[in-house]
Amino acid sequence: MGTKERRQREVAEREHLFLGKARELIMQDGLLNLQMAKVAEACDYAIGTLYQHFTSKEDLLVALASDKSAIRAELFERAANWRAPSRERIFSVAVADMIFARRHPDYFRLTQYVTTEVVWGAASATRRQAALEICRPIGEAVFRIFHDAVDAGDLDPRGLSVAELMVGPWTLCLGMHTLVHAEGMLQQYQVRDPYRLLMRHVHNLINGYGWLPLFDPADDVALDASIQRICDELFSDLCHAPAGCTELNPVTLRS
Amino acid sequence: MGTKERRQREVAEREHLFLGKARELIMQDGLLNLQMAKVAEACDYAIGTLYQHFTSKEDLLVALASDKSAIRAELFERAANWRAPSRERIFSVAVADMIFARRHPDYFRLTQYVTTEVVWGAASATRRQAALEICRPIGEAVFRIFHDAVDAGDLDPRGLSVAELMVGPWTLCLGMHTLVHAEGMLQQYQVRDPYRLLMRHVHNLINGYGWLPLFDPADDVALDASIQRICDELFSDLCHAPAGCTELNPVTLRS
DNA sequence: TCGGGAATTGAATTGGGTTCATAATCCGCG
DNA sequence: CGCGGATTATGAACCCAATTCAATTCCCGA
Repeated sequence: MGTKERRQREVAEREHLFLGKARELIMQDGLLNLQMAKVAEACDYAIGTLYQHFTSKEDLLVALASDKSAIRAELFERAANWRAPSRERIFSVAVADMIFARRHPDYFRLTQYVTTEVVWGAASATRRQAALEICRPIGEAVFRIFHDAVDAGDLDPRGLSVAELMVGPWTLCLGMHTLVHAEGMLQQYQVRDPYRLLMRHVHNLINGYGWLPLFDPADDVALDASIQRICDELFSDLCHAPAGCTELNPVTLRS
Repeated sequence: MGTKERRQREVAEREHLFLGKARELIMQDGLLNLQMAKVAEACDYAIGTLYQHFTSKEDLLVALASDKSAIRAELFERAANWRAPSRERIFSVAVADMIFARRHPDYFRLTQYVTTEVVWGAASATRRQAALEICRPIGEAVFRIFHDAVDAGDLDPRGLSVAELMVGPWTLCLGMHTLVHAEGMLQQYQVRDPYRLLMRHVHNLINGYGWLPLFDPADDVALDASIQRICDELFSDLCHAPAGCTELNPVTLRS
């Protein structure tokens, strides 16, 4: 009986191995030059074995993206479960996304490629399903916060559904991630710190919603304090790197 | 002397032919199945000839996207050149983008693919340069409007540069285009009319900026009237299809 | 009409993703 | 412990479409 389970664990471990090496190879040679044969070779397995895990190269890439989506989802969950006023909770989601984007700068690049019709369509249906499943909690976390905000009277939906409301910040963040990865777009306009700018615009947008209490996005000190507080309370494991290793602190280092 | 020019015209015409057929083939078989040999064959040219125009398949795709970017730029120009209060001008840009997105539903799908590191990097440097050049007026049109708004006192930049300000609506639109093309994302949340929703959120955001005069995005009648007015004044050639052919009217038909 | 440079052609090459016949391994049973 | 069938691993061979380039054709000026 246990033999079947052991086997399953072995398969899962191997899948990890493949994904890890694939990620390494991508970092080394670029997404463009990823070769299935090299992944298999780097793991000391035959090509055929690799293909028992992933039905195609695209399938592997989708798996790679899903992997990281799970990490992202965990951060969003923390924000949604935070006991704090709704406005702070929703902002903490934005902060979570900023932290995630900085810690995993390749994620959105990969995701953009993977969600492309061409790649997405070449992955197996099972894999696609799994990818969506892994992302579900991300949307649900945000949904919950918006819902609570409406319930609490902090946010007047003014004729929109909760889902339609949350599309606003969603698209704002999504667009920024895309822009950040569009070669030379932001440099051209001398935008220095895109994610901090995103934080400001999130406040601008939800101020526009009339989400209470309003927050002045131009108040840099208050913005920093708010981000710092969220890092301390929710993401202290990610923001407070050991001394001499500050590069992950989203307040002191601005992308 | 004229013989060289004639030749150039012929080359340009052939390039058009190639791009047109490629577009046709993509519509027919999908981006996934586009084959260089089929493009050449459909145009009654040898494969080698096709490769004199486009150094690679990716190069052709970038050219295809640039082609449509020029159309988009033209719409943005109209908005920027409109003699109207700054707030109406900036909103007319959003309307332009909505109209464009509806008339060219495949554009953003293609663009998402093309701006992917993998594809972008496989196009020729010249082609990439040209693509950026074609997109420049898009950004500049928006920049001009923001600049005028600040000059006129309609918009207080509150410590941000004009470029940083314009990143807000930019990312909002970009994110929505991405979301619209993410298979099943919006349906899952029952968002019926994404681009109309985008119009509302643009107003929410720039209300958050304090861009005068403020506009109530919940006022559906006023929103419709405003969109209708912009269509009439700026895009009558695109919005007012002949009787019996209303599918392009952005007010009556909502995506 | 001729010569030579430019453009065109498409068969041949290339290269990497994918398959599948074969070999190895595993497992339960007598 | 050894056997037989099932399951899994292997990698050489296959396939397919992008790309190349040597041969050919075309074009123009002399």
